[in-house]
Amino acid sequence: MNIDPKQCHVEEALEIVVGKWKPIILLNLLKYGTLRFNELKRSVPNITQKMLTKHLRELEEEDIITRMVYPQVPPKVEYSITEYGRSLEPILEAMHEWGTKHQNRKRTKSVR
Amino acid sequence: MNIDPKQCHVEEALEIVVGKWKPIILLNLLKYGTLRFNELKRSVPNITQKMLTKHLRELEEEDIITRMVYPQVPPKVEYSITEYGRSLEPILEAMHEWGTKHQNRKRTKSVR
DNA sequence: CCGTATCCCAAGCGATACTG
DNA sequence: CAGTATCGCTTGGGATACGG
Repeated sequence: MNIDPKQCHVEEALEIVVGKWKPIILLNLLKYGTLRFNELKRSVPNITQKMLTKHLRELEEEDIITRMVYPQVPPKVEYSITEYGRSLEPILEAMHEWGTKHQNRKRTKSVR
Repeated sequence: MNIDPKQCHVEEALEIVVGKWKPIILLNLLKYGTLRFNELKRSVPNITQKMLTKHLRELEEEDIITRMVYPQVPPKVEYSITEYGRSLEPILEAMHEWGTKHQNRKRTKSVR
C-alpha cells in the first residue's frame, strides 16, 4: 500500500460519488454524454424528482456535470457530463469490477 | 464507458467503503496489516470508541478484516486485513489519486 | 416539462458514562 | 484494554402537493 493514511484524499472523491442515486446518474451520463431531465428520471428507476434534482444540483456544483436550459415552452433542460466528470470513470470502474466479484463471492458463500 | 448502468455493481463496493471513518481505518490496516484496537484508535484521530467498534464490526461482517482476541488480562484484540480486504486497494487508490487532483483543482479555482 | 415546498421518518454519528 | 449502553442531534431520503 503506497497511500499514507495521514495524507489521504479518498474522502474528496467519496463525497462526489456518495448519494443513493449518484452512481447510476453518473453512469448514465458517462454512457450517453447528455440527457434531458426526464430521460434521466426514466433511466434511474424509482428515483423521485426531488432527489434527482438535488443530486444533479450537487454534481453541477462540483463541475461534474453541466446544466443547459433551453428557454422554451415546454421547458427543456439537458445535463451533460464534463471532461472533469469523465475523470471519475476509473473510480466507478474499479468499484464496479470489485462489486461484480463480491456478488459472486456472496453467492458462493451462501450456497456453501 | 463500458459499464452498463442497468447492470451496475458499484453500490456493492460503495457500501463497504462508505462510513465516516472506514477509508482511514482501511488504509491503516492496508499499510500495517495488523493493528490492536488502541493502535487503530490512535491512528484515526477524533474517532470515538463507539464508531471504531461499529465500523470494525461491519468490516469484519464483510470479511474485509479479521478479529483476533487474546484471552488475557488486560485484553488484547488484533485486527488484520484479509486477502479479500486487500482487493479493495485499487478502489482506494483510484479515489485517492482523484482526490489529490481535485484538491489542486479546488485551490486553483479559489485562487483564480 | 422541469422543477419547489413541506412534512416526516430512519439512519448515521457524537458525547458521555459505565464494565469485565 | 477493549469494549457496551444510552441519549440526542443532524443529515439523507421519501411522499405528496403545488407552480411557471
